[in-house]
Amino acid sequence: MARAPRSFYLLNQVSSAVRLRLERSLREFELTATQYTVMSRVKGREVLSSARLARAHHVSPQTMNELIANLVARGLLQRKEDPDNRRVLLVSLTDKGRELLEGCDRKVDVLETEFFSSFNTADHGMFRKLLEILIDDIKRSGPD
Amino acid sequence: MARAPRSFYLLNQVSSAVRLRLERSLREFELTATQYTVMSRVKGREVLSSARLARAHHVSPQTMNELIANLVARGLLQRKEDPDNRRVLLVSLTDKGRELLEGCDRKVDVLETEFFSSFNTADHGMFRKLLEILIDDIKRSGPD
DNA sequence: CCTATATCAGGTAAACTGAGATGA
DNA sequence: CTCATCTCAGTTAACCTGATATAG
Repeated sequence: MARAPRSFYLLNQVSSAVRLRLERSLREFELTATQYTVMSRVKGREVLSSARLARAHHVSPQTMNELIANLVARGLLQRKEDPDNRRVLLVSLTDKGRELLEGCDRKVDVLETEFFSSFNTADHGMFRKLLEILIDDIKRSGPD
Repeated sequence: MARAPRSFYLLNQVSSAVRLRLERSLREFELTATQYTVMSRVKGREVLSSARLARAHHVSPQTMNELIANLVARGLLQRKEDPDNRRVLLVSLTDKGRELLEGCDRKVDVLETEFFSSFNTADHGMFRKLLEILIDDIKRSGPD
C-alpha cells in the first residue's frame, strides 16, 4: 500500500509537462518559455520598467535586465526613457515582437485546448477557480 | 475589460510560487528542489538506475548522471553495480541521505499544509482529482 | 543622504548536444 | 552488430550575489 503522492508532486508533474510542451511549441519561434512569459507580460501592461517586471516575475533585477537585453538585441522589445524619470527605461513590444507574439499565442491557444481536453467545462472552471484561490492566498500571505 | 488569464498562466503562478517556497525551505539542508525531487524518487523505488531516473524525470541521462554524481559526492546517495548487469549502476539512499531526506520531508509537509490552508477538504480533494486526470492524460497521450 | 533603477562582473545549478567506451 | 548505459567535454539560459553609477 503506497502512500498517496504529495499534492506538490502532482502539481509539479503537471506543470513540468506544460513547461516541456511549451518549450517544444515555442522552439520554432526561437523563444524560450521564460522569454514568452516576459513578452506576454509586456504586452499586457503596454509599458513598464525592467525593475517592475523583475518584481512581477519574482526574479532579481539583474536577471530581468539580462533577459530583456537579449530580446532587445533581437529586435523584439524596445526600451526608452520614461519622460517622467530619466533613470527609468520603459519596455515595450516592437512591431516585430508583437507579430511574433501573436504567432506564439495562436499556437499556445491550441496547445492549451489540447492539454485540458480531458476536462469538461465544469472541471476546467473548477480547476481555474481553485488555482485562483491559491494565487489570492499567495498574494496575501507572501508576495515576496 | 481585460481578457481572462490563460489557465497555463494561472498554473505557472502557482507552481512557481511552490518552487520558490520549496527552494527556500530546503536551503537549510543545502538541497535544491531538483535534488530533493530526485532523492524522493530514489526513496520511493528503493533501487534503480540513473537511466531509469532520467526517463522518469524527463531529462537526458547526462543531466541525471551529473545530478546523481553530485549527491554521491556528498554522501547522500550511493551507486553499486547491478549483479544482473554490470553495466548498470543502481542508485540508493545512504543512511545519511535517508536521514537528511526525512528532515526535509517533515519540513515540506508543513509547507504543503500551509500552502493549501485556504482549501477546505472538498477543494483539496477536487484539486488532486483534477491534477490526476491531467497526469493520466499526459501519460496516455505523450509520455516522451 | 537615501532609495530605486540600471548595469558590470562573476558564479552556479540544471538543462542541452555530441562523442565515446563497454557490457548484455 | 546493436542497443542501453554510463561518462567526458563543451554549451546554454536562467537564475544568483556583490559592487557601482546615477536620478529623484
